[in-house]
Amino acid sequence: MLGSIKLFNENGFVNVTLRDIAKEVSISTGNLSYHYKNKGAILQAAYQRMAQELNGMLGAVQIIPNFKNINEQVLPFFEFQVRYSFFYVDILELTRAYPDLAKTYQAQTQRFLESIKAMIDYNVGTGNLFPERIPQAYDKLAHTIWMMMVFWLPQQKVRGIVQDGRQARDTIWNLIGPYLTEKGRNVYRTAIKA
Amino acid sequence: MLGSIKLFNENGFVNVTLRDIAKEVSISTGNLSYHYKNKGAILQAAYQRMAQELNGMLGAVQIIPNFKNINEQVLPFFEFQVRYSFFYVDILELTRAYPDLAKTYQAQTQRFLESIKAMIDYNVGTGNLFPERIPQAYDKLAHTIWMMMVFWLPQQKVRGIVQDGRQARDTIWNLIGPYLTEKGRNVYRTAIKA
DNA sequence: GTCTATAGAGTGATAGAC
DNA sequence: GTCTATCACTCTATAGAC
Repeated sequence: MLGSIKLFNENGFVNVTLRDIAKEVSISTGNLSYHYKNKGAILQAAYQRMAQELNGMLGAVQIIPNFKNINEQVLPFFEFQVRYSFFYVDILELTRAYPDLAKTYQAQTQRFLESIKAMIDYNVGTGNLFPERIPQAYDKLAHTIWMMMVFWLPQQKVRGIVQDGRQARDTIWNLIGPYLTEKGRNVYRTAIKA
Repeated sequence: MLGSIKLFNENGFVNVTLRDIAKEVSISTGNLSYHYKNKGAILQAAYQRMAQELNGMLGAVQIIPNFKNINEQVLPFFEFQVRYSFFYVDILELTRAYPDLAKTYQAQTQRFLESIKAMIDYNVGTGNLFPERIPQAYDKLAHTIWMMMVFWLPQQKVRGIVQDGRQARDTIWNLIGPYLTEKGRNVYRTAIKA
């Protein structure tokens, strides 16, 4: 499984053959097919591994979504994204070819969006963010943040540049900046110092 | 050419065979191969058509990048994106398989980013946007806007939803909102009214 | 369970007649 | 220029021996 994820990350899902995977893990293709019904089953297993890890990360930050905890989970998320880059890079290709995967991921996405929105609401509650002034402004902000997180790696690959995860983090905080209260700015400053 | 773009949009580049294209435009595959050296050449031609159209749009708004002109070009851009959805949906796959295309598109991207930044600077100059208070805040904002524009269609496809281009436009304006001066808010209100 | 060998279905691209 | 026919190759998945 780790062998196939490695190859998917390096060459892209469609460019990895069953022969490649078998060779990588030092078994025959026949043997590989014995353990996984077809290529889709291998992908499914890789995705399950990934989804489990992601849920763990989301869960950790949801307990107390203050700036400090959020900030500490952002970098691990981008490292996670690199470890499963095959998915984020080929996400359109994969969801088109495997409708079941698409459905599962859509549900995952919904939870992700809602947890971002919950983090915003929590920090409005603590007085770190201004109450919503323009209707739906925070829904749009949550949507933007989600897009930045999910498509950060793709944009990097497309532009052919290598960026530190911290640049992603700073760009996202920059979106939140204008909504910080005086108290929020202080909390933010101490949160990112650590 | 339009026939191949249609098929690429519907099924994705990798899922369209030379036979499919030949059938779509009612010629033989042999004939198709006579006119285009290989599949990459067909893609190249499709991309050139697309790039030309995009440059026209960027040029139109660059002349006077006030809110009215920007706002009027945003919706056409998202319609353009639908017309060439094969590119935006398969962008990672395509740039990986065709390094020449990747290079060309990276230059295109650079121009796109710079023109967004120029629009921001222009509106700081007219007093519609506050001068930059936090260093690089506007570079990050430009980057975010670019990502929203380029990955809007992909995020729609991944989530399996259909959205109006106006939602994309509103989400982008929502990013700019916090930086509007009093004057800028008035200009914006009259600009979007038309 | 693991292997080798191969079936079976495609694909991109070319050869050669017209 | 346009066609038909086909080459050469690749891939997934299976059959059958061990």
